[in-house]
Amino acid sequence: MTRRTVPKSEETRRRILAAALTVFRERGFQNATMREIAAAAGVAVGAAYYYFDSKDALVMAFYEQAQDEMAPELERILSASHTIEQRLRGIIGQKLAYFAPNRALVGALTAHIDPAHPLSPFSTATAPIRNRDLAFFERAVAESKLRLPASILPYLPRLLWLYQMGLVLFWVYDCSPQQGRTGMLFDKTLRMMRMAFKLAELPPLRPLFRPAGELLRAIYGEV
Amino acid sequence: MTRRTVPKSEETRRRILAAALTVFRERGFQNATMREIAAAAGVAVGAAYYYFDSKDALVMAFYEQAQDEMAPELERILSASHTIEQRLRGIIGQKLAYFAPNRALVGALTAHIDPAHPLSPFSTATAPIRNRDLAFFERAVAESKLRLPASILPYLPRLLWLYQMGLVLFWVYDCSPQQGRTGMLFDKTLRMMRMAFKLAELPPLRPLFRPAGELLRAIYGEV
DNA sequence: TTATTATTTTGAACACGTTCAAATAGAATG
DNA sequence: CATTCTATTTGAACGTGTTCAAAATAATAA
Repeated sequence: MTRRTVPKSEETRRRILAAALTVFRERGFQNATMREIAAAAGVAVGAAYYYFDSKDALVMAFYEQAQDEMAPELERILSASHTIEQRLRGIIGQKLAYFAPNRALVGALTAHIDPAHPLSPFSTATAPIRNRDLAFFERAVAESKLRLPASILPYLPRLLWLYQMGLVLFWVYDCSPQQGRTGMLFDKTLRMMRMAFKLAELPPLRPLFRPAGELLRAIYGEV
Repeated sequence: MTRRTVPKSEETRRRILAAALTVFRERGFQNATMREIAAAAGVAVGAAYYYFDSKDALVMAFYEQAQDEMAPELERILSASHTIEQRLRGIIGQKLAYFAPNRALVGALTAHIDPAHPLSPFSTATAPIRNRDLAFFERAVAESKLRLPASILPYLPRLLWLYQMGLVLFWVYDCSPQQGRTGMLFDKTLRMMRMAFKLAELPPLRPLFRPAGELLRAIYGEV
């Protein structure tokens, strides 16, 4: 893992990460080599590996940094909005806006689906990062008055997190001008979600609740 | 790409593929090296690359072979069942059963999400393979009498294909004994699907149709 | 200060996927 | 048959991510 102790070395770490991001932006993640990155940071290759476990780890460090930098704005969004729709629009919109200049780089992050891979968004290694992200969805749900059966509501934050992941994935590979298709997808799915929440309060949808709850329990486990 | 001309070289190709699958099974896809594979096939590394573009291409060849071998059974399933539920259960169930001995290897196939990557299930390079797979879902839908609005029905085969992809992905990384959780997921989602199709015929769900149709058009494009 | 220990830095070396010029075998042609 | 052309096969070499023993530097103890 990354070792941070004295602020002295912290500066080197920062320099390497900054150099990496520059090279990634200029040449793309795949084309960028660790030798280039090290050279750009003015150190030997070994030094890069002293601070970062792997080339991918550099991208992960970028994401951690992003999380730190976005947190205040996400807080603001949470307190400024009150419906779940507004909040989702705000949170996810903010992330897309923040990552826009490094859209391709985010692709390197979402590239690993295997939960066994340390850099997968589903791995135990990334659990802290994921949970921090999840917490925003938990608050977005908790503090808005949603009427949903108890067998489903507890899973909602995780479902919304997954929704976000899917949307980001679509966005990363969306080659339409200005990623306009993602915009449409975002808009229309939010609208459908609002309708679904409304419909869920009507009797005809009741029969879906039980199997839906069971399904979620099967996927995520108890509680 | 792979060059097949005279039946003579076809045998070599087959031998290399067979050797690759053996080595993959014995040592895992990642740990297996092209040098090992070539040695196991009794040829030089270069020969392996003469017949296959890359290490991943070997896995793709395995999938193509699987598609060929499964086709008759899928045909049989289509003609033996008539409800969409039975057909999905049959088709997807058959695939899981077929791939079971090489479950880990399928992981190497589903590892690339990037549609630009030639081996991604979403790439243009794999379009023929994908379309062949899609055709079964098209027939499964067409020949069963489903009552769905015209704005949604055309997308159903693609949605079901995606459902299959998701299920297979879950299965690949399902470490529960005997992949029991996938079994539950499969069962419960099919049941929910049946209910959803039924509910879709009732008036209260109508308001979801229009936005749903628009959403699908936004994702997949016209028609 | 000097000696000792811990941290940081180096760059050659390794393993692997992949490439490619050259060698070989096979087919076609005269 | 010899010759030319094509298909196959070879294995050394390249570029890359990564490792690691050794060197350099900083921190601490004596």
